[in-house]
Amino acid sequence: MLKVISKVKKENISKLMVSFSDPFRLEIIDLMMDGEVCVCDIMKLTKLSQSRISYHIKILKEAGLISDRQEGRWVYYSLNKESLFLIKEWITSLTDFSSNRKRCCE
Amino acid sequence: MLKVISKVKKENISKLMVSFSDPFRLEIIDLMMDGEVCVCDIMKLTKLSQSRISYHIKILKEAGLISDRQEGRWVYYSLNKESLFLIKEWITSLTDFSSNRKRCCE
DNA sequence: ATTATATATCAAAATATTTTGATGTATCAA
DNA sequence: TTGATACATCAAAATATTTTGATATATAAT
Repeated sequence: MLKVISKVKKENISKLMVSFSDPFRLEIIDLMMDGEVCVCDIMKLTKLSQSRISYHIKILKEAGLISDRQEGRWVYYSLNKESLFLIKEWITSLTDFSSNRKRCCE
Repeated sequence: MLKVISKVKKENISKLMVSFSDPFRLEIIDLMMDGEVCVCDIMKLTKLSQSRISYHIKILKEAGLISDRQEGRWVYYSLNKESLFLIKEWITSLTDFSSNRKRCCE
């Protein structure tokens, strides 16, 4: 349906956007801007419960927005540059839209 | 909370992201890339019901993503460049994140 | 004036997402 | 090998969003 992006990409974009649509996820994303974080870091910094954080992490991961790396008992999460570029590209295509005035219902 | 953007902007971003998080809204946004559309255009092109479209339009409008212009019985909606640039700016700031490795829980 | 059209709004129902608390699994330390 | 830690998963409850159908409002045409 979306003209500017392929159908495959559309689903990616949609999931990515959903992953951005929760304020707690935005906070978690923000924390990741300083580098990798583990769930325990997020717990300390946000005061959210462990399972609640795991739930949001899962959403972010399934959207492809973050990657994980296990080291012993810890799992480190970090932002995924490719996904961010995909979104940026999409937003850029949106900003190039036409500003035509139309007569309605033609 | 978010370091990269001011608190005022954070709420904007959050609302904008929510407005992007629904597949039907993405379709409506896509239609607006060719220029202004009215609800009746969207009805024809998407087969969504009128009140359903009005509902999604409202979400987009309250997020500041679209503007409206009335002309007689018709209301024309179009994308709001400023909002799109705000998002682009935010995404760009995200892509500049640090890739530091950390030791957990320090 | 009356009727038709375009859109908005509303309340209820349907559906989806999020939160919570409990339990499970893997790793490490003693 | 026992206990503690880090995290994941699950089902139920809580909450939020979306859809539907009905009604409202404003404009325009007859």
